[in-house]
Parts: sequence; structure tokens; C-alpha cells
Amino acid sequence: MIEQHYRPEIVEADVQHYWDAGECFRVTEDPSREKYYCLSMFPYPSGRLHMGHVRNYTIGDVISRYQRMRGKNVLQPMGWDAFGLPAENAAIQSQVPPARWTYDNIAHMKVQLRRLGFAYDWGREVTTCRPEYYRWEQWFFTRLLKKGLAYKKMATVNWDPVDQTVLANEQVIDGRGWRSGAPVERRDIPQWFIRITAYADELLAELDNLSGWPEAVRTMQRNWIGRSAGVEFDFGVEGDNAPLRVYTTRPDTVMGVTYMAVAAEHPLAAKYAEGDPPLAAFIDECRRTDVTEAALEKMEKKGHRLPVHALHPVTGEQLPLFVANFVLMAYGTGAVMAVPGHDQRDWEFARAHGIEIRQVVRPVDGDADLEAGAYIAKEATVSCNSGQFDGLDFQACFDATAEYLTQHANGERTTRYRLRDWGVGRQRYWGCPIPVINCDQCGALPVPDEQLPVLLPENVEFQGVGSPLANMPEFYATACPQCGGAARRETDTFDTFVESSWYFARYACADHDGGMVDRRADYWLPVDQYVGGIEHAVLHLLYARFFQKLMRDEGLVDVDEPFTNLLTQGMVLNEIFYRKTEEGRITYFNPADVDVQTDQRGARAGAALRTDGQPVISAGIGTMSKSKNNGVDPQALIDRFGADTVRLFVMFAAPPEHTLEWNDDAVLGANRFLRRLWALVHSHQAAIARLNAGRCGNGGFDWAGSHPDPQVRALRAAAHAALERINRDYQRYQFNTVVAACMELLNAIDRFDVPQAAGDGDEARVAVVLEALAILVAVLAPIVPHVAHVLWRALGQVDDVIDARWPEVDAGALERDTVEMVVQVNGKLRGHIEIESGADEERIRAAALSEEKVRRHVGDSSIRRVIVVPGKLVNLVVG
RNA sequence: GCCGGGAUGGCGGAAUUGGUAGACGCGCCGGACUCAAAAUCCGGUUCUGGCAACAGAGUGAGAGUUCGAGUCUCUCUCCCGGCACCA
Repeated sequence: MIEQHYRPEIVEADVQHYWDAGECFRVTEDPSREKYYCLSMFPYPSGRLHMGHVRNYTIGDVISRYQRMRGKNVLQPMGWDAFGLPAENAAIQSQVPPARWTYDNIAHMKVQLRRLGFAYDWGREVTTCRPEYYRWEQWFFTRLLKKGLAYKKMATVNWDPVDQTVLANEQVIDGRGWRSGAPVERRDIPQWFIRITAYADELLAELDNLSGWPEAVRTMQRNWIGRSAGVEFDFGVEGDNAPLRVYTTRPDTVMGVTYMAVAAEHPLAAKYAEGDPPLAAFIDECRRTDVTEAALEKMEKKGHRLPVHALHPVTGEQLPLFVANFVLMAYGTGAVMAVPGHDQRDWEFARAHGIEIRQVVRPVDGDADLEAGAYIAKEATVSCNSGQFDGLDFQACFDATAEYLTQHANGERTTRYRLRDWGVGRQRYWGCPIPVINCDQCGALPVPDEQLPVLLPENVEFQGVGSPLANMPEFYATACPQCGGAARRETDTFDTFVESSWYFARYACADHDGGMVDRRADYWLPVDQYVGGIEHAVLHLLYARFFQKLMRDEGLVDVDEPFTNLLTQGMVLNEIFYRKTEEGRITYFNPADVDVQTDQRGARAGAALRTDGQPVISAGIGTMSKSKNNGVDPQALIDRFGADTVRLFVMFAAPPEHTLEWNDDAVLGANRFLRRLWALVHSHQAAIARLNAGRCGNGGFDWAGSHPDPQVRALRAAAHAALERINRDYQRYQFNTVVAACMELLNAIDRFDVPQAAGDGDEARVAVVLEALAILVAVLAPIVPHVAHVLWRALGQVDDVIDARWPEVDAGALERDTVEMVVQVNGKLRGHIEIESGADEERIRAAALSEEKVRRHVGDSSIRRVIVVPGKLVNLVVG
């Protein structure tokens, strides 16, 4: 028997204790059962759970619990992506060692996750900053080194000249270092890379097979890999210069080249900068921008003329040669041929520098207006003004020019990728040490297996200038494993994306201390459902796919792709409020501290800060962030309403892939629903107990045949119709409409009259309520597991709801004698008819025309056509 | 700049395949209960006109296909996410 009032704090503590005591979510490999591996992206332990975490993990938990009730052997693990920059920032700001800060955060966040009632197998917890985890990452990297899949080369970084340190993109604010405020420079340093480009073709091709992934994510990855076919060839350069090698995907436009451009870092630029101070200054200026692609693309396109010409490989024409800030040394060859007639960026640069724009492609019919912009089409075009290559379509011209350049300009047809090799080295302390020893005699050598792991010292003094590791001889001083001489240990650490590229495999066998993974991974992998933020659509999800293939090729795992199905959840947003001072300084106020006024209709009339009553300005909605002060602390909500209410709200407020706008009042609505549900079960529990007595506690009632009471039939039909929709919506992960259907069902049960006193009523009326309630509680169990656990028992069930069999739709309950159809006249709704289910068109037409309102709209006009959609609609076309 | 996504009442959202636009919830309005408030319960709620019956308009803007378009096609606007050292 349950109490009269819903007390989530008591219910949730009790139920969580029950799950813990019974180890309800521990799983083992069982080949006789169908497995289901449901994985949510593990959190960075930033300190407290935020709403994005709550949403992510609730979605994953609902799917896991649903699959368990469907009879699967479900693994749902959790862990910590524990290395990263914020720990170093915290260390600098509050003098706490990154390790202690991180472990404290993990402890706190773990309590929060438990409080939300997620069905995790905590026995498989993975923490990436622990040596038992990262040692295998180090071991794996040494394999890649030996295979030549890891290598060192120069790479460009953001350099803070005052702090003498490498900056993350995030630490560059308006082109300046976040701490020093000094203008950031680009600097080239030697870095470790992993050869992801060697797997580009496979990573691209297998996207076609990932039918369980959103098309948007697959498209983004395809574009990111960016496979293109083109030609690489040489332009001559005046003077005693080496030829200038370029790559182009449009050799067909080679006759339209009117200038050339090289990157600021190109050797040709460096050569002429020596005697040319303005050029040297320009190159210097190019070094002073941050290195993100977005920044490079958005900046003003500038160029500086070099004192020599390039020579056209076909005509021998002299072409002006520029150093340009939009040409990147890292892409292609660091030099581009410019065809302003048929490339928009080249066009804009040519316009700005008064360079000729030459048309060499035109539409098959008509002409292009090169005054308005470049003509970039390839379909239905023909080459023109191209001498020997005139009059060809795109493909023919491509082939002819490619052949010519191969013969006469040292050319070669090549396939290139936009994808670059993955730079995995970071000049930071709080990361996994790269297991390499640098010896002046023998070069860079992998740390021998028996010396692994290379432990990261955790008790360090942390100032924030340079990496502490580079200042610790006790860390870096070592002996060369080959010659035995003095050598220096690598002080760079791995990009944290390396840890997150294989954690999903480690969960299968987190306790294995003899290797990276064991054969248990073959049972659990691939992940059946992966859930995480859309912001990971490219990088993390591509790196993880890449690592899966690396591990496969090392013989560690069988499968090719790590994640069969992917659900990318939308961001959590909240309103942003601010005030501007007279000096123009902006102060943001948390929405929790703002009162919103409404007019008589409920429309927004204004907003004021609660503490002083003065108005604040709304800046619309945006992702919850510290800088905009619009975060909502989940903990406060859990304390006030309980985990089930928070879970229910998050699932109800929006479909998982959409953004979710926060609304405090709607949380109240979710709580109200649970209180009503509780009260409803409470009000019927005596009658249910009487019904269950003598029926082995299962409430079994024989519904064979049509029940005579139309109200009983109606409630049964409502319950089974709701279940049908709920099943469909669970399958397509539209949890918001699952909840909506549950609310409708609750309303239907609530309206149904049940005899309360013993012996004065029809047994069937109690039975139908019990059946409807059992369906309702069972289908809600994945979403609000604590309250469902208790209510399930109150309905007389003897098993735990987490292991209850999913209810089945009784088709018999849904059968109807008549259907309602809509009548349209010329596509406009004019009436409704109730008609027997199997009525033919003649009958439907007659019924439609017998409707007064329909007749009025038809009037004297003749009926030209009648369209009937069986069981739904009839449209009379008149005129 | 490039790539990807989105836009439906006062708000979040719903609408199997092109077939009743606005389910469900929030808010708001009115009522019941109460000394009062909260909570709870009942009724209403797309907009415009009308006491009403009813009529007209309506899914970011503009065009098109169709008996019929939120849904399909084209053009445009605005908002959001990613862009390789935030995770």
C-alpha cells in the first residue's frame, strides 16, 4: 500500500537503495541472450553536472531501460574523460593540483549521477587520467609508431610571446592571449601526428553503411574527409627558382589562370622577404593571426606582390605572383593557381588588385556574367578562349588538360583529401604522456613495453608558464633504450580526443590488466546505440571510427565500425537577460533571478530583476553558459522536485534531437503529472487489491469477445491505442510524444467512473482500470523509474518493473464498427460523417451530401470529382 | 567564408506515406474551494469579425506542382551548431 501523497525524496532514496543492494544493473556477457550496448558520451569532470549532461544521460538511460524491458542483456556504462585544459586553468586560478581538482570533481559528479537514478554498471567505470587506463593508450601508440602510422612533423600553433606558451584556440580571444593579452603569433613546432589519412578511403566508404546515423552527420563527415580528384603540376618561375608546384581540382580552367599565390610560410616568400622589408612585414603580419580556419576565412584577403613572375605551363605567359594570407601552407602544396573567372575567392582577390578576369568556361546555352562574380558551374558547360582545349565539356576538358600537364608540366593525377593527419601532441601538463624517448644519437624511439606506463606525476607545482613536465628533470631525464646514452623523455601529452577514441571498447573489459582490451569486447561491440551532443558530429566521432579500425588492424577487436546507431541530442538553451551600464558594460542576469511580466493573454510584457524591480533586457535564447549567466543547476531542481520530475521534463520538453528551451514552469507541470499519477493509483488501490485477491496478484481478466459496457470498451480502446502510439514513438525515439500519450491515457483513466465500495460494482470496471494503469506505469518506467517501481508494486505486481515484460497491444480492443470521416468541398473542411467501417464510395458520397453544411457549400454547382481516402476523408471537387 | 541544421498560437511542441493544422504540456482568462493565499479541481484559450450560428485568414517571406501542401520543388530572410589545441 502506498501513502496518499507523492514524496519523491523518500521514494527515490528507497528505490535507489533497492537497486544498489540487488546490484540490479551489473551485467555479464551471456552469449545465449541478445546483447544491447547503450553508450552515452562520457563527461568531462568540470565540477558539477549541467543540463546538457542531464539530457544526454536521461536519453541514454531511457533507451537502456526500454531495451531491458524488451528482454535484452543491456550494458550501460559510465566513466570520465578526465584529462584536459580546464584542470590546468583551475590549477592556475586556485592553486589546486589538476589531479586533485579532477578527482574531487569526479567524486561530486558521481553522487549527482547516482541521484538521477541512471542504470549504470558502475563496476565498469573508466577514468582516463588513471594509469590503468592510459597505459594501454601509450602501449597502443608504440604499436602505431612501429607501423609508421605515427610520425613527427612541423605544425603551426598559437603562440603567446609573453607567457612563452602554446595557446588553445579557446585561449585566443580577439587575437590575443587570454592571460597576457599579448597579440598571438603563429609558430611552427615539431609535433606528433597519427596517419588518419591512410584510412581516409575506408572512413569515407563506410559512411554509406552507417544507416543508423543521422544523414546530417554522415554528410558532415564526408565533407570533412573531402575527397577530391585533381592534378598536381609545376609552374615555372623566373630567375633561378625551383618550379612552383600546385594542386587543382579544375585543370580544365588552366587557360584562365591570370595570377599565382603562395602562402606566407612558402620558401619562395621567405627568399624574397630578405631584401624586401614591406614583404617581410606582410609575412610577419600573416603570422599574427590565430590559426583557426574560420578566422583565416573571415579576414580580409590580402596579398603582396613578389618581384618575379610565374610562367604558364601551356602558353609560357608571365603571371604575377603574390604572397597571400588566404593560402595555407598546410593545404595542398602551399601554392595555388588563380582562376578569377571560375573561382569566387580568386575573383574577389583579382577585383581588389586589378588583375584580369579571363573567361574560359561558358554555359552550353548563353553566357555567364563575370561582372557579378565567378562562374563556377561544371554541368552543361563548354570551354572557350582555351586554344587547343576549346569546345569541350567539363570532363573532356579535364582529361585533355590533365593529359597535357602530365606530358609537359611534370604533372600527375592525384586524389587528395581535405582531411589532414591528426596532430595528437599537446604542449600541456594534464594529459597522457606521449611514450617516446628522444635520443640525440638514435632519434625518437618508443618507450619499451616493460617500461610502460610512463606515469604522469600528479603532485606538481603549477604556474601556467610552460609545461611543468619540461621543468622536471626527474620526469624527462632518462636513458636511451637503444644505445643506453643520456636521453630526454617526450614532455608533450596526448590530445584528449585520443582517450575518448577507444573508451567504448575499454568498458567491455575495464578490469583487464593484461592488455588494452580482451575478447569480451567482441561480445559487446559494436555499440548498439551511442548518444551524445551534435557538436561531436565530426571530430570525436571520426577519431573514434578511426581508432576502431586501428584496433581491428592490431587484432584487438573484430568489428569495423564502433557505433551502429547514433543519436545526436540537441543543446539545452535558456533565455539571456542583461543590462548595459552608461559606459557600455554589459551585465548578465540569471533567468532564475528575473521576473517576467505577462499581459492578459499570457504574452511577454516585460522582465525585471527580482532584487531591485528594475527592468532587464532580453537577448533572446542561447546555450547555457557561464559567460551569459543563463545556466540552470540541475541539483537544485532534483532537490526540490526529485529526479523523476527532472527526467520527465527533459524528455517531454522537446524531441531528443532538437534544442531544448528551459522553462521552470513546465518543470512544475511534469511534477504535477507525477502527483496526479500517484494519486490516481492511490485512489484505486483498495479496489485493485480486491480484484487481485484470488488471481495470483496479476489482475488477469479475460477480455475475450466484446465487452457489453461501452465505457469499458472505450477505456480499453484508449489504453491500447495509446500503447500502439507509445510503441511506435519509443522505436523512433520520440519520447516527448510518448509522454504526451501517457498524459492522455492518464486523463482518460481519471475520467472513468469506478465503483469504490466493496462488492457494489462491476468487476470489469476495476479490471479495465487496472489494465490501463499497468500499461501506463510500465511504459513510463524507463522515463520515471523510481515512481514506476513503487506504483508497479501498488498495482499488485510481484516482479520489479525494471524486468517487467513490455505490454502488448490487443488488436481486439481497437476494433470499431463505424469510423468518422471528414468532408471537404474544394479542399476546405465543411463537415464530418460517421459511417460504417466498410462503406463503399457511393455510400460515402451519399452520406457526405446528406450533411446540411456540405450541401450548402456545394449549392447548385456540379460535382466534378470525388476523392475518397478510405477511413479518413472525402473531398468533393465542385465548380 | 565554408559545411550542417532549424523556423508552426503568448511559449515548448504535435500532425504515420501529400489528406481534419495546433495533440500534450506551460502560460493566460473565468469559475469552484478558502477568512486569505498556496495547492487542487472545473470550463475556455490560433487570429480577425460576430451575442451566436457562422464566415474569412493562417505553419519565417515570395513563387510553383496538386482535387488537396506545415509536409514536395525553386528563390530569399533570419536564427543555431561545427570548422582540426574547448570537450
